[in-house]
Amino acid sequence: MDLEPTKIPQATAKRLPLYYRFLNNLHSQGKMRVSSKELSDAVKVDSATIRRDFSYFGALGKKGYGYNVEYLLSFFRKTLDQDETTDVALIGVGNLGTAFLNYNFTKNNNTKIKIAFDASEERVGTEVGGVKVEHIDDLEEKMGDLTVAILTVPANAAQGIADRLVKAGVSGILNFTPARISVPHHVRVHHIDLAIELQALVYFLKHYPLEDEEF
Amino acid sequence: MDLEPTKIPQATAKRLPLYYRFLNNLHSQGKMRVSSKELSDAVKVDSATIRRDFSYFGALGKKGYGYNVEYLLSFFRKTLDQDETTDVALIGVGNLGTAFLNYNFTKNNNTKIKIAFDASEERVGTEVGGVKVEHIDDLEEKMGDLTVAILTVPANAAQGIADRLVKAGVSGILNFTPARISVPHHVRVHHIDLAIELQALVYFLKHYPLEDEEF
DNA sequence: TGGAAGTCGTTAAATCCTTCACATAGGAAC
DNA sequence: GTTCCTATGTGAAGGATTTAACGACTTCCA
Ligand SMILES: NC(=O)c1ccc[n+]([C@@H]2O[C@H](COP(=O)([O-])OP(=O)(O)OC[C@H]3O[C@@H](n4cnc5c(N)ncnc54)[C@H](O)[C@@H]3O)[C@@H](O)[C@H]2O)c1
Ligand SMILES: NC(=O)c1ccc[n+]([C@@H]2O[C@H](COP(=O)([O-])OP(=O)(O)OC[C@H]3O[C@@H](n4cnc5c(N)ncnc54)[C@H](O)[C@@H]3O)[C@@H](O)[C@H]2O)c1
Repeated sequence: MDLEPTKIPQATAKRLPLYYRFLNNLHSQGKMRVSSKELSDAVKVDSATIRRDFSYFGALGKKGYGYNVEYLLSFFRKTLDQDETTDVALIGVGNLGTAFLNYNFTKNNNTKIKIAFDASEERVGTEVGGVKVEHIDDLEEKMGDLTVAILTVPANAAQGIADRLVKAGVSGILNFTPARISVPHHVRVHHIDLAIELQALVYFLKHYPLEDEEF
Repeated sequence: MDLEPTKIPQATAKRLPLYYRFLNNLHSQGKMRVSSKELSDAVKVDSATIRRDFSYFGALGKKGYGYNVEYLLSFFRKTLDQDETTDVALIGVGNLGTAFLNYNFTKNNNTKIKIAFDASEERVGTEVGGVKVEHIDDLEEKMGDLTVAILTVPANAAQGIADRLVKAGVSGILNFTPARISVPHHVRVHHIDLAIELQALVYFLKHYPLEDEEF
């Protein structure tokens, strides 16, 4: 296969959506060209890293000139499949789940929450952020061919729901619960552990004082 | 200074709160000892990585035995300063901010949202999750000596608020807005960009198919 | 008591990622 | 056209992190 260069480092892949978003900003501001240095200031990524990242896709820029915003944008649009929208499901319409539903991920973004599930009778049947809340019992029946799910249920329900999601054909889970879930090898789970992020920030502040270098 | 071993890799530091949480779970389940292998299954981190992480703090375990849960726990409690609570401020009581306020970060956790700010007259004066919402105009006056802030305002307000936070003495910001904010060198910003996390997951699913290895 | 089984701590290798530094291509100026 | 200048693309170096591998020491059981 290998239509795509395949060898793009994961670290680079994680930065692509960020580049894409800022290129969009520049474009809507009417900017025609941009240098790795300018982009660096905007996204706070070293300019050499940006050039290296771009270079994995070939020579996208011109020496002595920089990058053409429109060209770069259309290139990334294809690369990131921004043409087609990816629909995702959300499980657990509580505090976090409600926030996500109310937020429109679709701005500058090719992902959209298409369906939501909850166990609480009070929630089921209501509509949040334009998405109808279904009963968790109907998960298998109503998932259709969605392959990505956002998990915002209580931690103790996480593994059970994950198992059902996998059986229903899901291959990617964005897990916001503190539970570390077990899934088959072909399923990808990304953990976003907000409590840990906060603790880690505090730890770094106390133990890794930033020097006022470069002054 | 170097009271602490100082040379702990950042990657290790980020895993410490995770270890701490799971050790707490084990402890409350009455488990007395644990091996790096067991812990590995629970937190989904390679057992060699766990042993290496722990070894930065000295010899915490016993060969042929494993680790004493209680000892490990009390060690990490000190290391992570779990005795003292760190108070943080939250700016922007919207969808996300409300979710965070309603969530009790304090379980298993030494951080607590102590004060919240918003610009909307409707919000100011109300109480969310037991925290009173102050007016953003009173930020400087009411921050006291808090040094950590969670930023959940609209993207276009992010830089302005960040500047004010820094002037008010904040040295750590957990930034949930898509804006990449600029701060002085002595201030640490951690970005949590939910839209990008979702896009990155989708990108990985499409371009990095997981092989069903080991079967 | 002795030997087998288990698990740590660590050395060394492998992998992955970032940054430096500069030759070189191409635009801009005139 | 010719020259100057700028910013790319990349080879090489440098860091950081993960993983493999194994010697050493402990427990546990016969
Ligand atoms: N809210 C936060 O700020 C925050 C921060 C860090 C972590 N988290 C984690 O995110 C997750 C969700 O947090 P929250 O604050 O939204 O919790 P919540 O209790 O407000 O929401 C959970 C929702 O899941 C539903 N639910 C429960 N069991 C279910 C099941 N079996 N199937 C389907 N739905 C079910 C509940 O009805 C509820 O609506 C939790 O695991 C929490 O630990 C939340
Ligand atoms: N909700 C989500 O799921 C989600 C997902 C991804 C990113 N985000 C980002 O997180 C941020 C917050 O999102 P949200 O959905 O909670 O937005 P929101 O609009 O619901 O909340 C923003 C809150 O900030 C307040 N505010 C506005 N300007 C302010 C100012 N100058 N000072 C203080 N408060 C001010 C508003 O009154 C409002 O209550 C946004 O930047 C958004 O892009 C949110």
